[in-house]
Amino acid sequence: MIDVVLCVPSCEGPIRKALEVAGVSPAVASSGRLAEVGALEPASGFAGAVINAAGFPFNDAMNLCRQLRHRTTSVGPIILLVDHYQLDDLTFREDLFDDFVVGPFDVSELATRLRHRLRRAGNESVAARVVHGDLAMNLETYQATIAGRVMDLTYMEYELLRFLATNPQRVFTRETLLSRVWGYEYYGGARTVDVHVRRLRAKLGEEHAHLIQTVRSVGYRFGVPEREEEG
Amino acid sequence: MIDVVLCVPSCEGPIRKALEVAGVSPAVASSGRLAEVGALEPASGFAGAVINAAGFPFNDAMNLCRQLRHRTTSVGPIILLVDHYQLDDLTFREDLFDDFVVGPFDVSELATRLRHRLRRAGNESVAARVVHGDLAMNLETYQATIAGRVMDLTYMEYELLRFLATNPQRVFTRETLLSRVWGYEYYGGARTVDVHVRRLRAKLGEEHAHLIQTVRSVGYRFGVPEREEEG
DNA sequence: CGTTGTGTTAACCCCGTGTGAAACTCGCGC
DNA sequence: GCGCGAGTTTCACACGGGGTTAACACAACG
Repeated sequence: MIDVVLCVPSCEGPIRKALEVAGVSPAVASSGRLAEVGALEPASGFAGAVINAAGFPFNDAMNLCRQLRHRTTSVGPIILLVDHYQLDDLTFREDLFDDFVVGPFDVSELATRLRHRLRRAGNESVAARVVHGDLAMNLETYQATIAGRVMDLTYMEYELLRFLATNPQRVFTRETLLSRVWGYEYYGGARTVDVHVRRLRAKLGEEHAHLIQTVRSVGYRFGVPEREEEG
Repeated sequence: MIDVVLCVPSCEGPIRKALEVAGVSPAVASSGRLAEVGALEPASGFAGAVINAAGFPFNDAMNLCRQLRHRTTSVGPIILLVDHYQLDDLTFREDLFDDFVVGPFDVSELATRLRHRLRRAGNESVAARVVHGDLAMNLETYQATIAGRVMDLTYMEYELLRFLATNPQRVFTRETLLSRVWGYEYYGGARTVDVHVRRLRAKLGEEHAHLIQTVRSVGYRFGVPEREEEG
């Protein structure tokens, strides 16, 4: 499950990018009303909040922080985005937020602060992932799960599945797969790919084996088969 | 009485200015040696520490942080000053510092962060222990116990286990471990890691040896291969 | 000088990987 | 339907590289 971070009032440019880098996904509340926030909240709650105090009236931002802090369910760390001239306004409001970034917002700094506060809040699961349907691959733990079940993949199996899953629906020839997954200067038989696909299908289980489809005389493709639209 | 903040390795320009604005006085330790730090310490202890990681070898800065955290008397919040290119190096070291500022250092931002952390210092305590399943590590006494039994770990063993245990489930390559645990400029064979892992596993005992898992052709990981998710 | 901690070297071993061949399936023409 | 060939799946096996392990070298420290 990917952690969801509340974003107010928007999530664009470097902010979105930083969330990606930090391995969390945004839930955007444009108004910042508590009702809107509540509607966006996933069952597991928010992992944190990024509030762009430079993006709407400063007092509204402060009020939102206060309200978030008073909620029964925690939102995790609150990170404030402010302009330089707003720095003084933060004094005596230290309890309302956990960290802040001064604009213009730098992607790496924002991402680092996000990670820092999330991990310090005891959140271990901040990690880059590839998720596609029932398949989830955690790139930092090298663990892959299908429908919640852990698959015990070997190195090459993992790399192949990761490549396919990060490019769903696209068909790759065996030669392409060999060069992209195994390496450019790799020189080996094309049957190698077949065998690895077979092993992957076996570990995916009968139910999910079809996630890797054979495209006859072309190659392989990852994803659920797109049904031709009828009509 | 004015709070004293430890400054390493110097306190000039915007840094001094920011301390003034924040209303604290500096104690400058130019070398960053623990002995020097101790000599500077007032009876009431330090209120916090500002460490300019851009001002001396990064690894020394990290070691200093670690040592400060291990002291029996608290130093309060640790604020790191870093260059932009050092941001990535902060990852996986979230427990060693409480906040950071990216150069070029801005007086108001630095002052605001100082105030913020000093004021929040009371309610946010750094976990002095790492606990994971049967493993418990006391960061102050350098003692580690597994299932209640005290393990007699050497320095490197302790540091390696601590690093792995504070980042459970995550896979680290030998190179990463060498740079993060041993140090940046460390240049040694990758087998070194293997051997230390082996010694750790031996001391963990047969029953718990599996806490450090080998991920073939990738590296090592700490934790039980539990299924993730669930939240 | 023993002791203890740390890093290196090299032998050993095992598992992941690639390969060839057999079995099988699909598409096509008759 | 039948036969055929190209393409794919499946299997068993050999090899090599990566991991484990023990023994050694060496520095630090008393």
